[in-house]
Amino acid sequence: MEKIIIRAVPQPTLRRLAQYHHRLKQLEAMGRITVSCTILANDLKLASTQIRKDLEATSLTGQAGVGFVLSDLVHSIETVLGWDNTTDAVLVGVGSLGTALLGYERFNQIGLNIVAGFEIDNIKVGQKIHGKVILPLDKLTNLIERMKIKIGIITVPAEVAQIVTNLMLAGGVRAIWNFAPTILETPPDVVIENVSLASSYAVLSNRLLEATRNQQLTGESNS
Amino acid sequence: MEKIIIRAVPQPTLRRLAQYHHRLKQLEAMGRITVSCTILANDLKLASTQIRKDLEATSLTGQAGVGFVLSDLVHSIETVLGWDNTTDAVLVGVGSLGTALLGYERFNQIGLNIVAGFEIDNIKVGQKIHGKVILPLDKLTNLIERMKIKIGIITVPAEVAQIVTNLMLAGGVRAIWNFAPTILETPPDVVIENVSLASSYAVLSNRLLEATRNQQLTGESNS
DNA sequence: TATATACTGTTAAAAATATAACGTTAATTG
DNA sequence: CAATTAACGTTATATTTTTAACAGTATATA
Repeated sequence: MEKIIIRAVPQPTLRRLAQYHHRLKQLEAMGRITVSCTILANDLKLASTQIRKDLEATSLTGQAGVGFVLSDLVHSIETVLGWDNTTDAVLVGVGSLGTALLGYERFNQIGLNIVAGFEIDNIKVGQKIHGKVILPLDKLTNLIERMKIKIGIITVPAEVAQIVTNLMLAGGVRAIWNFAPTILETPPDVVIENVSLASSYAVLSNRLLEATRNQQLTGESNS
Repeated sequence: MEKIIIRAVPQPTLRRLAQYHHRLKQLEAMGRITVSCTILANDLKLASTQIRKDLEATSLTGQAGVGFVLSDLVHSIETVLGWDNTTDAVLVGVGSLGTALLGYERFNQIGLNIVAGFEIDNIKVGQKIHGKVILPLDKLTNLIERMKIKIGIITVPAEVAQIVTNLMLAGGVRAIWNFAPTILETPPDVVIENVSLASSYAVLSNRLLEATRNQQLTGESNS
């Protein structure tokens, strides 16, 4: 009996697939029918070999001398990423970041639909922000359960992130997109994706420091 | 003559250093004096060996049997990340994301100071948002030059991101923190850090898909 | 004061990821 | 219609990153 090993798609590849998807949609809108890894590589400043490797994850196969059929490729990437069907999500914490996410239009294009925002702050409850209703926190668990919501987005301060997490888990959420700078306590089978602005800035800041240092050593030899 | 090779700190390490920094500040606030990799590892759900490796980047050395002096460690990490002195930055695009960033309080703690926001939309110009002045776009290049600003933050739609980039470069910006979903054309010595919500969501979404699939194969064996 | 424990730093091995090399196929052009 | 070019997939190699193994040092404890 043959053993088929389905290995997880590497995280870096997933991140790049999202990038490819975005660019491919643009090219599609520009009327292109096919696309080659070389072209994508140029557009995105990546190595074409890397793109080929990545596209292995979509069991799609391009045609030598031609490339890939654009629409097929878009669909295959969406299948891998789970973007082919719209997924509902709830968001908790309608501060400035939460508000920004509620209004982020690109979520449509990647199959994410935030059905409602939640807040403890009673002033915001009942309002509509970017067309989304804001509900009180005590309705969170119940709504998740009733609507079978699988994804929770956390944009509350770190201090209350765990409380919110627990409410989400009680409702049956299977994945949490966490924007709070804290490590959440969750069962092992729940998917967590942490987003940290500080981490991103750390890279920028360090690279800038290094670049400045190199420049001082090399170029600027003014007495 | 001895050759000292200073190699760049790996990007994953930089991202984790930011995490360590955050946690260490918390522990400091709680009154701790020293800290061991083991404790950090527990708190952050990482392997202690990894933390040790990462901390090599701070040329700091801990004491066997004790650990690291907390305040020293915080300082060393800040030195590596370039967070020991406050760096000024400008932000262009005061939409909902830009607004959120203008009000992000944690930037203080990591040495980032946004001196002003910029907008084309005249309605917003002149206002103060989260205490920051909003200036018209045509003052951007000049202000960067005058204040010797090194970092530009881009939170405009993808279509105008390149234009804004050019204005920033003209002023002498050395690093760009880009939140627009597009690849910016820049000289090779300018540091670019792209932030992509879609990429982050791609990971979450794919992992959720896989988890669901595994669960259906394993656990739920209902007829 | 010996012994156990909690740490570190370093070196080595393993795993993951990215890059290169190569043989092949389709379209284009002279 | 041959030759060139643009593209692919696959396999192999190199690099990066993570994990493990281990020897050594400080503190605490019996």
